[in-house]
Amino acid sequence: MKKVFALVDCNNFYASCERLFRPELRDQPIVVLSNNDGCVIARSNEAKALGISMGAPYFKTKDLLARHNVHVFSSNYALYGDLSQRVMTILQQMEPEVQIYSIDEAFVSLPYTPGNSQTGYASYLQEKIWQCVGIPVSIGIGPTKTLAKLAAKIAKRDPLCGGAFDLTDNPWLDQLLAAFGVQDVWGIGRQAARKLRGRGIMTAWDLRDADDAWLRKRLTVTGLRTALELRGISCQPLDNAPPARKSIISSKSFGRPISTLSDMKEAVVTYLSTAAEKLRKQGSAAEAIQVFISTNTFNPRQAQHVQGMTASLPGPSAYTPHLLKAALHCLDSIFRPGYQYKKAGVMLAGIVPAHQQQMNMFAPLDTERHDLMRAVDRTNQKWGRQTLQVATAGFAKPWQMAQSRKSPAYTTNWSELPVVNTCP
DNA sequence: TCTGGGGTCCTAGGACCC
DNA sequence: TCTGGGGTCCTAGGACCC
Repeated sequence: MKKVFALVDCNNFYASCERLFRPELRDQPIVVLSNNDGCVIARSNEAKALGISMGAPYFKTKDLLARHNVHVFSSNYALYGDLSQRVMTILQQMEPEVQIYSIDEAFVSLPYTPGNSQTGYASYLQEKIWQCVGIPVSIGIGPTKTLAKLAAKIAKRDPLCGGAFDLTDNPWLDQLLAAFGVQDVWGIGRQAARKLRGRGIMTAWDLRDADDAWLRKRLTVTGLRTALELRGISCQPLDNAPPARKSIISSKSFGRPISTLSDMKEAVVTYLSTAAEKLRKQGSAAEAIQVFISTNTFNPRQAQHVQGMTASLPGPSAYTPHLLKAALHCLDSIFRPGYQYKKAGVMLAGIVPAHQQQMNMFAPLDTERHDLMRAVDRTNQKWGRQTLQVATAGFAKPWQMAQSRKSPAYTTNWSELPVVNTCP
């Protein structure tokens, strides 16, 4: 049976999450900040209307926000992650083929019925998610993922659509494509858009009909695929069982600069523990680990040091102390006293399934260690992050990121549940 | 004073082999 | 003096995404 793609996209997701437990903020402008309250990463429609731009540094836009009484939140990933999971669960209960694409988007495969728009069914999905989770979504439908993404933009932009739009068999397709600039097409970033415009390819409509050989040569196969998808030829199938991650990164800026090796060790060990937990969660082991540290590269008056180092493990491992040893070895080699470091990170690479590990005669068997790690992960899942941790991760962690305006973890922490006052 | 974090895919070019 | 051709594998870096 022929299928079409539906893209389900949560509207202003982080802002909608914050609003969910603060109904008095409905119709109020809201922004959500990145880690360390660095810059604006989500805006409610009201905040967008005020001209607050995406990615704007907080310190530069603070006055504007205050002037318009914008409600400002630090990012609360425990909340967003949990609500995202609830939305995805609804979709998976209703449809057999769902690809979770990001924290706030999913592709769903729907059966195609000629001459019949799918928007009615889309509205039903929307209603269901609103009713069960309380998050508003827009839905775009098309014969390819790229067209579904464009349809979702139309659904969001035009209030007359009621939040759902179908580009399949749409008689106005050419006109609609001509109304989008190439940079609005999924997969066309700044560089590609520049090249395209240089050749006079200005709109999605131009891109669809561009020369294949030229696209292949200048924008590689990915650019060619995008054009084919605009023609309705699907090049990106729905993937409802995404493979395990090939690399896992944990990195963060610090709340205040770090200048001593002992503080830096705490940070690296903390980040490594997070990455290792993710590694075990997907049932994998890593063969290599990379550690990188960096001063504040935005500050031109400061002495800069940016360096990374990769170490191979004797065999693939998911055992935190083994990974730790390699990570600290890297850190000892790259750390230089006398710099004000602002950021560090850990990347696990060479990821293989834990049960297919190549045996290594010099590496010990991991059964007991596996049990130990499982106990640690379960404890932390039940009682909260860092309930059990390696002592070198530190306790006070004065370098930890600043989040001065974080809302409670309403749905994932017993002590932060919302309180309902039943009598005055 | 203050500028996020975590991924994927693709290509070019070097190392190495026969 | 002259100095092949073809293949694989790996890595770094660019571009893009949310």
